Amino acid sequence: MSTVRCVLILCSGHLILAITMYHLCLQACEQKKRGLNKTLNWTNLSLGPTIFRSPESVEMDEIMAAMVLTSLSCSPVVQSPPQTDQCGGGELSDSGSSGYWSWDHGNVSPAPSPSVTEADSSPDEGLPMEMEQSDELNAKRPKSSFRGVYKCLWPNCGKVLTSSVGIKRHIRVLHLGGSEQSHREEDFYYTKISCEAVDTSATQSPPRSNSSSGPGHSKPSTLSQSAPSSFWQIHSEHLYQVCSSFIIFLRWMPFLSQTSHFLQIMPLDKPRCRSVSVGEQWLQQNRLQPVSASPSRTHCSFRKGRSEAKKCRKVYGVERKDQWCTACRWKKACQRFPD
DNA sequence: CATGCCGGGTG
DNA sequence: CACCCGGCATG
Ligand SMILES: [Zn+2]
Repeated sequence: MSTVRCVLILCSGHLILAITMYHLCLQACEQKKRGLNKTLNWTNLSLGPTIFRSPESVEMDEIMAAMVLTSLSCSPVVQSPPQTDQCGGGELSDSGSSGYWSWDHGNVSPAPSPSVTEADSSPDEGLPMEMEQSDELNAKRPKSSFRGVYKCLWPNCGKVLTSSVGIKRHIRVLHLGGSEQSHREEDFYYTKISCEAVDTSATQSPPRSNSSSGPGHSKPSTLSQSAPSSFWQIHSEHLYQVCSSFIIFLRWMPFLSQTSHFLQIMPLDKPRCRSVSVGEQWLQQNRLQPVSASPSRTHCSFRKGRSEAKKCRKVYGVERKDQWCTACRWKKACQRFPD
């Protein structure tokens, strides 16, 4: 009974996320298309009224809990669309029709499109605890005395290991295709689970980030729900699962701080448990400054402000237009004096 | 206002 | 494609 309910909630949670992501992508594309703003402005993306802004926070609470549970148990079967064609690459990389004046597209999303058929179940060296789909609600409790475990977020792989190096290796070898010294790509495919039981929030053992994972917010007591982007932390894994390439795509986006805004918009209930994708921690520490809590109207779009470099127009003047580079003559981006 | 250039034309 | 230009963003 409860299991069934939980599963349902899980599904709905993922569905909601999927829809949300889709929604956001669409809007992003729309913005770009409409030329409302030459750069994507995540702050303006509105989540459908049905989703996160909904007043039924009780539902959200349940979903949150369910999501957290997911991270502790098996990962649900979410066939993330192989290419997420709607959003991401297609629109942002300028459809490549002209190719000449476009952005230099290319490795916008090096996401290793997760093969759905991938089956794990290979005996990994790590800790033997292998969560099974069957009765996770009860099964997972006993082992929870660990300070932190690392869970693989790859679809259909719920591998749980105790060491970060172990999980990284697991991901690199099994999912990322062995070699590929991808720059810390593995970080995005596992999460650190630093609390054990949902309902023991009161007597929580110190999360105590051990070893490599960024100490970030290692608050010993009840959850740092003050964290600027806790939503992101809570959901990162699921975002990945829903639209895996999207996170990668976010990583490469030049306007990452916008992303943080957009993530902050979403209201959140106090999380009972943190499961932070280590990759996100890393991302936050490296890319996102604390983001003073006022996104306000400071509309700091990342449109390339006019560069100092003088272009043909300024150099030669309008009267000697024939000396301009062709691009300048066509009112395109200058080639002779590129940025 | 001047400048840079994106997006969308036209031949 | 080459070529042009409206219109927007920015300084
Ligand atoms: Zn030029």
